Amino acid sequence: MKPGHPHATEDCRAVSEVLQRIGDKWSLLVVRRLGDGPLRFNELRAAVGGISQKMLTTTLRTLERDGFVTRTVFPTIPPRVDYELTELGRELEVPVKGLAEWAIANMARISEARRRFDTSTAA
Amino acid sequence: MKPGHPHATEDCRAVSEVLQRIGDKWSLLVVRRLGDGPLRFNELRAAVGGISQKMLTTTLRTLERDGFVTRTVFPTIPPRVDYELTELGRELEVPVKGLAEWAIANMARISEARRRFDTSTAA
DNA sequence: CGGGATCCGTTGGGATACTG
DNA sequence: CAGTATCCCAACGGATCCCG
Repeated sequence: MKPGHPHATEDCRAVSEVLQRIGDKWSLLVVRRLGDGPLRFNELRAAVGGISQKMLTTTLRTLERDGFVTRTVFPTIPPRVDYELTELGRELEVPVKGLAEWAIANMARISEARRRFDTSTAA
Repeated sequence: MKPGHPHATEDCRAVSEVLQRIGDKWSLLVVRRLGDGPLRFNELRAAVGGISQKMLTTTLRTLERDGFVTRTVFPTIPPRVDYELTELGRELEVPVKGLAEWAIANMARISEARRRFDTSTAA
C-alpha cells in the first residue's frame, strides 16, 4: 500500500472490520493482560478490572474464534481454564503497540480539542 | 505489574478509548477518504458509499470535536461545506496505516481461524 | 446542499441467579 | 472455578421527513 496508491475499498473495509473487532470495550484490555503470560479466568477478570463475567466470557470466545487466544481446560475439580495468546495474538500486539504509543502521546491534544469544541458550541 | 513492562492501567484504558473512538463503523473510512484531500459533504458521502446522511453527520461531528477534522462553511447559496483532515488527523494515519497493513496481511488467517472454530463448535 | 428531528430495530453490555 | 441463562437498559445506526 504505497502512498498515493488508490487504496481499494475492500481493503479499507477489512481494516475497519478488524478495528471494530478489537475496538470494542474489552478486547484490547484482555489481550494486553494476556501479553504478560497465560492467565486463568478469574485471574484475568481481576487483572482487567471492572469487566463483568459475561463480557469476559464473550470477549474471550470471540478472541478465541478469531485465533488470537487459546483456551485450555484442565479437567480437574474445581475446573481450571487457562487463556493464552496465540502467535497471531502476539503479532497483533506489534501494530497495536504503535497505535497505543500514538494514543498515549496524543491524548492530551484530543482532550484539548474536545474541550475547545465543547466550550465553543456551548455558546 | 511487572517491572520493565511499565504499561499503566490508565494508559491501557486510554488506548482502548481511542481505539473505540476510531473503531466505530465509519470513522476510519471517512478519515481514509479525507486523506486524499478535502471533500464536500455529499462528495464524501458518495466516496465512502453506503453511509447514511445521519451517520456521516454524527461521524464528522465527532471527528471534528476530537480535532481530527475541520469543518469549513461557505455562506453561499446553495451552501457549501468542506471537510479536511487536521494535522492531528494526518498524524493519526501513520499508526493506523500500520494496523491497516497488518489487518490486510492477516485477515486470511483470521478468517481461517474463524472457519475452523465454527466448524468445530458446530458438532 | 447540508443538514436537524424523529422513529425504530439491532446490538452492546451490566446485574443477577443458577449450575457442573 | 468457570461458566450459562435471563432480564433489562442504553447506545448505535438506518430510514424518513423536513428545513434554511
